[in-house]
Amino acid sequence: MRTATAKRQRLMEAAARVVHQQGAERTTIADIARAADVPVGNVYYYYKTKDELVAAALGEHARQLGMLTGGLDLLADPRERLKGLVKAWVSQRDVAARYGCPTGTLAVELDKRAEGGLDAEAGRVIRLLLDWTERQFRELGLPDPDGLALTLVGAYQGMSLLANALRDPAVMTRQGDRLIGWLDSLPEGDRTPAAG
Amino acid sequence: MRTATAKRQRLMEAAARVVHQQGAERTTIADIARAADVPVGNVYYYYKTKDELVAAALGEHARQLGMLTGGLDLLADPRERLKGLVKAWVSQRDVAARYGCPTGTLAVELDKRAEGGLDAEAGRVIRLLLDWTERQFRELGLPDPDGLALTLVGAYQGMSLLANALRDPAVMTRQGDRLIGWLDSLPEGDRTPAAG
Amino acid sequence: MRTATAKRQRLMEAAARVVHQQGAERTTIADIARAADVPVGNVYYYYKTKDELVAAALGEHARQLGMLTGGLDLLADPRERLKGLVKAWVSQRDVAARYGCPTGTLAVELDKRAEGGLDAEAGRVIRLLLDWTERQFRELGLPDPDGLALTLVGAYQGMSLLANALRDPAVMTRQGDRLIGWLDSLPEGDRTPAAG
Amino acid sequence: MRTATAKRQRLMEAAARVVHQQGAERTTIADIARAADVPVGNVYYYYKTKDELVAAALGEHARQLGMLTGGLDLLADPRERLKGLVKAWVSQRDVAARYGCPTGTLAVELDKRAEGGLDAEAGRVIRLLLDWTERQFRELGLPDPDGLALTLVGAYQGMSLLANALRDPAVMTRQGDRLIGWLDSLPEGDRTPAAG
DNA sequence: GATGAATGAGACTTCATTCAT
DNA sequence: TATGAATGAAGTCTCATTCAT
Repeated sequence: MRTATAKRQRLMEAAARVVHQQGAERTTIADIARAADVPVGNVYYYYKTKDELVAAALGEHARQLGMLTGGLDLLADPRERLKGLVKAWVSQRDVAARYGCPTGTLAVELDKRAEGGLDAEAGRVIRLLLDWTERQFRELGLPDPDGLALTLVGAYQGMSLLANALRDPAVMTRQGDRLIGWLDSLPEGDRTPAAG
Repeated sequence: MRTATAKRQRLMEAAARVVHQQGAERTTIADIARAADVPVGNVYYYYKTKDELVAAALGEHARQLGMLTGGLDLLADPRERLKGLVKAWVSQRDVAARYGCPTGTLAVELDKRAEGGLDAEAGRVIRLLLDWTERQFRELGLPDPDGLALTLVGAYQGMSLLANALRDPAVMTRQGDRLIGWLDSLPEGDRTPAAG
Repeated sequence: MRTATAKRQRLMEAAARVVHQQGAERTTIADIARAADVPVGNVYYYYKTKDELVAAALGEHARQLGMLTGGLDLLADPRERLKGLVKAWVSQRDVAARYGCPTGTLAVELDKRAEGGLDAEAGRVIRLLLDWTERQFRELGLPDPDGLALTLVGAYQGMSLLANALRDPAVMTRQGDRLIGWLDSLPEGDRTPAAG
Repeated sequence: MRTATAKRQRLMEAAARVVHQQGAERTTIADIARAADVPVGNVYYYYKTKDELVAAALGEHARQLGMLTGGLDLLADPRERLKGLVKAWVSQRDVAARYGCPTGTLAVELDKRAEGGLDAEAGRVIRLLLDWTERQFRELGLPDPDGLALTLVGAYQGMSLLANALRDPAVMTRQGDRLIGWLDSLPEGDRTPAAG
């Protein structure tokens, strides 16, 4: 029991890591098996296809995202939560400059697929982030919270992509600062929760 | 000669198109050959490796970008040029929602590569766009023109990625409107060209 | 003990059924284990190799054949016994049209094998049927009883194969009627049992 | 052209031969490639899947059957044609005793498949033989010509299977003689061709 | 005896690249 | 130049069998 679950976990984490670094297409089952220290043939006991492993990698990223937002939820002020999110992004600047945003880059790859049902999976994880972000803007009482969420998350995806393409972590820092300033500049909205 | 050049051209265009739609890894030489109506064996006369074909696809995207900015340069007002750029992006909303930004998605794929020298190629094309954009902001006399360029191009990459991941062209429209508003809100800076 | 024997039995029956339906090569140990509701790892306690399981399936078919002929032996007239055999075949027409004769189709598959000793096993089961049939013809006092047995059993194998290949149970009915007619047309031979 | 066609031919013949000897499931692409003296990777240039190769093997058997019946058609008397068919079968007795009827055994294997569309293919080849046979009986003016065809072809499949299962070519000879006698015993029917 | 997990050989298939005309 | 054909190195996946509790 323990062992089985542990190995599944190891495989999932290894898949998340290696796929982030090499991309889904260039990553072989053998790569993941090696990274997880599991014999190749045994991988299929836990995940029946490579696609299932990629889905698991995506799930792992969703889990990590959940841990991040879960921690931020402890902050009282929604604005502080959003600023905390931006700071977390910036703290990952070196990884972003080398490999991009794990979910965003995976979305790019998977969206090219016509078949397999995996092509919409990454979108779902991104929507989790959008939804959480929108919730913060709504709590701030700002108008068009989902538009603001698109803007913030879009900015993150854009700066990650540029940092990656230019191989320059400073892009993350500079744009992160700008986003912090933007969040600070937003007015305090009407906090009265929408009736119904 | 003419024929040969024409075939090169056809292959380049086909590569740009097919690679944009399927991604570099999932695209086979045969796919491109078929799209260009060139026999498989003949491809190698024009491009010695698949990487060269991908580079050619990138070059084609750079060419198309050049045509776009070239057209915009005819406008007198830099602010109008930038707004024209945004409008051009939005006009491509359906393609973006399906396949993302050609250069951005290619950058994501190629940046995962450790070897081959192709990993930095996409960054160069993106820099062309950044440079042109920065030039407009500078001409407007605004401070930190390269930061502004990062912001504008980043926003484009971000909204393309989100539109693609969510399969929703409306993301392009909404964020495009926001960018137009932002550009309009920017103050008229000091137009005195930097002495240098 | 009881339990163990019961499991052996379940496995044998499951093997007979699944191998008949899917063929020996396409049937996996896991298929049989699932059909017998036995954990995969446990199968090997009862049958050391897959070949042993296939042999067991063959044994099960032999057992069922024995039950059939055993019942027919209760009939006083050998001719009636043979007609009963044919009727039993025809009653299985739907199964035959879908999967063929269990023993015959298994013989076809196993006979292709050069090694393992299993290649002659199916022949032995078929010989059981031939021997019983020959005995009936002999009891009828007919000349060349083993030739007649070959004819009858061959007709059965042939009509099963055709019914299966054409996916048409009517083949069994039509040819069954013909065989009944043939059996009825055979003269009453000299019943004096062969001395020695 | 010549080369390509020749290799396709070689592969088809090799597939027919090896699949007959080893069975479709136990035959690997490598086996066929080796038998045809073609590099494994090259096989796929001619046949996109293993199933296509098996279908080609079946086609080869159909072709050989066509050559046989084509030759027999030169005989004036339909009864002689049928007797010629039986004699041809008997002449193959050693192959039949070792590997069975090529088409019949392939039908047995393929009929176990639920998917792929190959499961009905062998039935089609067998029907070719049935149709030709039925035509002869009809020309003889006999009633129920398709029932007679089922009987004759069924007898062939049955005796091939028994000869194979018992590893005894004599089964072919004995049953062949019986069939010849049966054909000779059939009355000369009404030769008036059916109006219509 | 019972069982989930482990293992490794081997099968099918794809594809970038090269070759022979 | 042009082209169908050739080649071989991977990669994904399956499965009989074995192992460790």
